[in-house]
Amino acid sequence: MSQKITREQQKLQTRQNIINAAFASLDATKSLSSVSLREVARVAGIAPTSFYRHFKDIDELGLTLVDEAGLTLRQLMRSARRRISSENGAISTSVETFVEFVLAHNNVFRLLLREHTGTSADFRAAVLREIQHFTDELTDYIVLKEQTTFSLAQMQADAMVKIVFSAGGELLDASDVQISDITERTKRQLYMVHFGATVLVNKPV
Amino acid sequence: MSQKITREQQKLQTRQNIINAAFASLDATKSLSSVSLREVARVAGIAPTSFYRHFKDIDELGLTLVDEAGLTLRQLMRSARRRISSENGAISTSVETFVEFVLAHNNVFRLLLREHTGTSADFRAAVLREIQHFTDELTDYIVLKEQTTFSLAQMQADAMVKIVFSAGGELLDASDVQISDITERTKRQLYMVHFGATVLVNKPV
DNA sequence: TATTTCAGCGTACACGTGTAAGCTAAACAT
DNA sequence: ATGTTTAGCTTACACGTGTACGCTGAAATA
Repeated sequence: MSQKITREQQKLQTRQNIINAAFASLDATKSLSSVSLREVARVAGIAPTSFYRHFKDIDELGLTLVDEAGLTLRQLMRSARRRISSENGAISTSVETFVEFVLAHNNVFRLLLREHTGTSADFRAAVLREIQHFTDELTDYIVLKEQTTFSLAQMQADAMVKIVFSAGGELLDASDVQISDITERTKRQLYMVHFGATVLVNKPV
Repeated sequence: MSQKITREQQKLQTRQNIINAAFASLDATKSLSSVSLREVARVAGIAPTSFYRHFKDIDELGLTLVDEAGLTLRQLMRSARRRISSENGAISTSVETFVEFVLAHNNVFRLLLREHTGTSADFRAAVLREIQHFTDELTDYIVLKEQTTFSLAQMQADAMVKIVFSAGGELLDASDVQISDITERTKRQLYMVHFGATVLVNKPV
């Protein structure tokens, strides 16, 4: 009955346990740098020193977490793009998808937001890379769909991402009634940027 | 020759030394929660335990720092408003003033930005209060100067503040050549929001 | 079956932390 | 002049941290 488990599988399992333990430890009061090796090991159910069998550093674990968060974010972007239709416009669909993401994976988004302005230059760089992905793909989409220049599309995308990510931060502490307010406000702010960009195309400053 | 120094003055001086020491300790790698009482005391030139003669907690010191940062920010806002003229528009003047502020007081702005998404709910609330001031005064200005509704002015101000603060974060790690890029881009993004808001007034969604 | 590999463990160390307790000396009030 | 207040000090403690070292037992290999 008992499944045969190879040593390699067991190691992968333990590694995943460590990652899960780290994510579980990341509540509203903890940042990556304040997650201690010992605490992670405790939650993962291994001895502190065994941690080093899987990660060189606590920092290496942190970068792994940021990467996993970025992966989730990239999956979100794809699903959002798939959901855009004629009746539900790009802005509406994107914002709603993003809000769902933040609410469903608030630990993951909090990680990105916190380390974006955090104390580790490496973590900040890692997060910036993910945000850049986000912005780049949005830029491509705008260039494709709108009558605009590349640099204007870049500025538009950059502004939109800044607004959306900031709104995401507000969502983390928001009550239920605030959530729909934030969602609606964010949509309209993106409309502002969109319309404003259109004006700038025809009447460049 | 030597000035007579009262005990009360001396205490105030020491308190200021502590505050200065804390600000000096706040480089790119430290957050408020990672500033230790002992380190602050060391830099301030007092014994660790003497700290308690001036602050109940290390947290009380942190809140004091956020307040001081907010005060500086409020002063900035006033000076920016004073500088707005017919040849240099509100957006241009505001952005340039803000950039100067971030570059001149980068430790102060970093503090605000970092604690905005930090681990302490109290600090986050304190920073939010300051940002709210910023947004409120901008909203008032927009209502005063533009033909718009209050709620639309609110959304516009909120979007602008989000863009400007995010840009401020980029400035902290930016090289000299990037600084003017960011400044110019931010201005145009604010123009987008401004023009877009104008469109929304005339053609409400 | 005999040998090698290695994930995980227990022990131990030095370090920085917050803070409690009691003392000193100088500024103040009387 | 005398007594009180108090800013700052020294000493001491318990705690959590990262991590170096050597061991064990089981899986993998030959």
